[in-house]
Amino acid sequence: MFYQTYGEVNQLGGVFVNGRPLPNAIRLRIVELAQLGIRPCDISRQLRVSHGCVSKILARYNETGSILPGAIGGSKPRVTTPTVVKYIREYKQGDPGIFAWEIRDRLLGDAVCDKYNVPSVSSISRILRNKIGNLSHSGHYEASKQLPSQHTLPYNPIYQYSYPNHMSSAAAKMGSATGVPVPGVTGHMGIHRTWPSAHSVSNILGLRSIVEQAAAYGGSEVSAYQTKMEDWSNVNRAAFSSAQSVNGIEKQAIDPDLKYPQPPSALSAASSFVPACAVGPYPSSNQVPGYGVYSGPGAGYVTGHPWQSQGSSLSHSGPGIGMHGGDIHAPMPFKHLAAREVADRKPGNPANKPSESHSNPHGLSIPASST
DNA sequence: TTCGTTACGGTTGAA
DNA sequence: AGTTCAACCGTAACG
Repeated sequence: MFYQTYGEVNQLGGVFVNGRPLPNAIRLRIVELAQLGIRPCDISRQLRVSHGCVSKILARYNETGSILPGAIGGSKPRVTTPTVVKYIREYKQGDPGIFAWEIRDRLLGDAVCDKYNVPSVSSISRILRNKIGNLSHSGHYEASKQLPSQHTLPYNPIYQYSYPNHMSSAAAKMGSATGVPVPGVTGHMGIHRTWPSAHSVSNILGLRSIVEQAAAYGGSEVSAYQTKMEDWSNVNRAAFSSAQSVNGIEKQAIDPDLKYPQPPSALSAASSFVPACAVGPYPSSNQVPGYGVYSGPGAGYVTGHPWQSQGSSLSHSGPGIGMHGGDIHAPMPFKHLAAREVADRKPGNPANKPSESHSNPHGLSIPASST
């Protein structure tokens, strides 16, 4: 149970837990470094994360503005919510001869559903058969009385997958109902699963700064890394509902990273590399310490791990690596502008004017000075 | 050399 | 309580 048996070592020497997301701190580092103009390949080497993973995280960040992993596990929210069933029932009652596809059209037409969550014809047929079939015989009264107390809120067009009460309560309980997780609590940051596209971006520009993300999970990050495995599931689940809309977008957060015990030093190291890293010195955290892959032998992953040593060379004089970072103002283009152009430019290249304090697209202040 | 893509083995959580 | 299923994960390898 308490064995620090978690984690495997990849080809780059980095520690990872198969099947589990990288720690948020590392995810954050990836994005930060990318915004500083460091090439993905260098980030990969420096952080010892496979380039595929770096690529994926950066791509997702570009797309969603979130560094957070997607929601793991769970099931796709059912489209045949009570409300939908109710409407179907009503349609059927109103027109017993109605076809499933007509019902489907009406669900769309009446904005009960949208194209993403409208039940399939077969689903409607099944509903008609299993849930409403009897009603066609047993009468309308049942329909009318059967759902009297049910919420008749129009089904949210986008899978809101609102977690019933515990969601909000949990979030409130954790003090993160506002979407600004309380440090030390559990800033669960995950892309709330929104089907069909968990990565759809609705408001990138309105994203909270990455700093907030960092702060949010930063607080949880360290603590998370020190969370005992046995607590992972509990924490993870409990926190699943917390920290909604961390990014200021519809995505809600989960906390995938609680499972990665990571010593604060990891963040410190990281912070040394990018001073403005929101994940500063962390309180020892509220988590059970000393567990996990990133703390044990994996401690090297963050402490002894070349983030420092390697990072230093990289950050200051890494060959071909423009550590000066560029002006990054656009929300997404860091990859294209910073990562590509900036990275390709040798330090000192006038074309890329370094600024003392970079304010990244997301408001992440990355002072290049204090490095 | 770099990086996007994908198979793979794994974890997770709702049903 | 245990299983199933479908989501996600990061790595490794390919091109």
